[in-house]
Amino acid sequence: MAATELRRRGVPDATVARLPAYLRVLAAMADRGVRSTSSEELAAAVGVHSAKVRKDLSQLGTYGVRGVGYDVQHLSLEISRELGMTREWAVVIVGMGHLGRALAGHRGFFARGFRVAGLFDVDPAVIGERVGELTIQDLADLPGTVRGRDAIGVIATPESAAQQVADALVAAGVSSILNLAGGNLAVPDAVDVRPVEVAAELQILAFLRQRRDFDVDLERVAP
Amino acid sequence: MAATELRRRGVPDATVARLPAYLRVLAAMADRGVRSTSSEELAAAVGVHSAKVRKDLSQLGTYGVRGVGYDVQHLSLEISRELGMTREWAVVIVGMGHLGRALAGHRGFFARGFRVAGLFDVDPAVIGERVGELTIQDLADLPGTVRGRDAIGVIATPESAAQQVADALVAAGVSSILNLAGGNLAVPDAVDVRPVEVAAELQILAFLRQRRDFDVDLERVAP
DNA sequence: TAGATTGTTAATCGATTAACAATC
DNA sequence: TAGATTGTTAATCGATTAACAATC
Repeated sequence: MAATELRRRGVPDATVARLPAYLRVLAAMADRGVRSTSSEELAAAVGVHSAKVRKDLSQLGTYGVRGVGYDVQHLSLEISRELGMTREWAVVIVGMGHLGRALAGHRGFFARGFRVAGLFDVDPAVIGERVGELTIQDLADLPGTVRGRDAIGVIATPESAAQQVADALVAAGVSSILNLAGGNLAVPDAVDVRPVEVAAELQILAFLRQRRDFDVDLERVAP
Repeated sequence: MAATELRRRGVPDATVARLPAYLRVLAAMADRGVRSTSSEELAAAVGVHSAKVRKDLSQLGTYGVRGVGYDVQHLSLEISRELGMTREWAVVIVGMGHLGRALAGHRGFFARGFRVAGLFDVDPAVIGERVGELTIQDLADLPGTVRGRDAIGVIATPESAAQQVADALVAAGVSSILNLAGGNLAVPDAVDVRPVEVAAELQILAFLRQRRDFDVDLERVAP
């Protein structure tokens, strides 16, 4: 048992970051009725090399069979468990602008084992409004919704409000935060924050394009 | 000159990924009237260690002064240039659901040098609708909008439509794509795709939380 | 000058990749 | 058995970090 725990502890970050992609592809295969797959097939679907797939999967356990491949159902279940998808996670969304509403209605969340359990805002004009099956609540009511649950907070407010919302989430006992608002959040060590930076991604795309154009120009000058 | 080009070519991926964060912090400092800063200060604001800041910035050029620090304006300008923010990039958004509308109205884009130049959908019910200063166009009219411009395509459709939209973008000459729809896109080598995977980030948060809880349990059993 | 802070070097760490023995 | 494919090893590559000489 100790060995299992040490192994689990040690799944490399780069591997963890790829597990959702493997799980998505495996779920799609299962839907199509595919029973068995190989590292080569998974690699092609996810867009990496097969050695990486084998390395990654071997970090979790010995789920493949030499000469045969991987059982889609079994591997899917093991990755689900590893990612905590066998528990129920309550997702609370703070900020009910277009972005918050987009997330609230996102079918991919439910499909991947998350339940949107609360919608919050501070604007009296939207508090009380019904969005799908939920009613937008005052941010002050957050603690009542998250108490005693495995909750993940999603910040979908303007950047200027992000830190205050993060403070409120932490105070309510939320220790996993997805930050779509931009900016750096100050939170206690025990709290995980994952930023999603759309504007930064655009800048990275601009950088990459500019560099490519530049390299092409260089080739013209000195082929 | 050749040396400059070789250097530029060689900015490591990990550094490129952090440039937008440096630029954001520097812009905020400039707004507050701060003239000069240090690697230590930048590091604190971005949430990394100062050695990394110095290493990153030294990849771009020699913009600091030993014993003094960095000039906020100057460094800001250099990073802007490196990220291509001195050109104008036309952002076209495909998919005018809540997510697409959230992006269309995002003030952070404009602030960071991007111009939303086109909004597209295939649903006749929304084509022609005005959103901010633009009118939603038929996806078929994409080529007219992007012709002759540095364009970045943003896919904000459901996952099921993502590949078709990517094909349309590529056919129209767009070679930088931000994919918010999920899934893996097949595109030519000369096209850059950056995925933004909200659902995957939630799964990673769930994984990290589960591992932390598990480690705490372990400590209780064997302190 | 003395104090401060960069840019760079070297050491360390982690991730990727290729190759192949193990084994179904 | 012969062919296929994994799991693992070793080599390579890239990123991080600590330390400090250079220098304002």
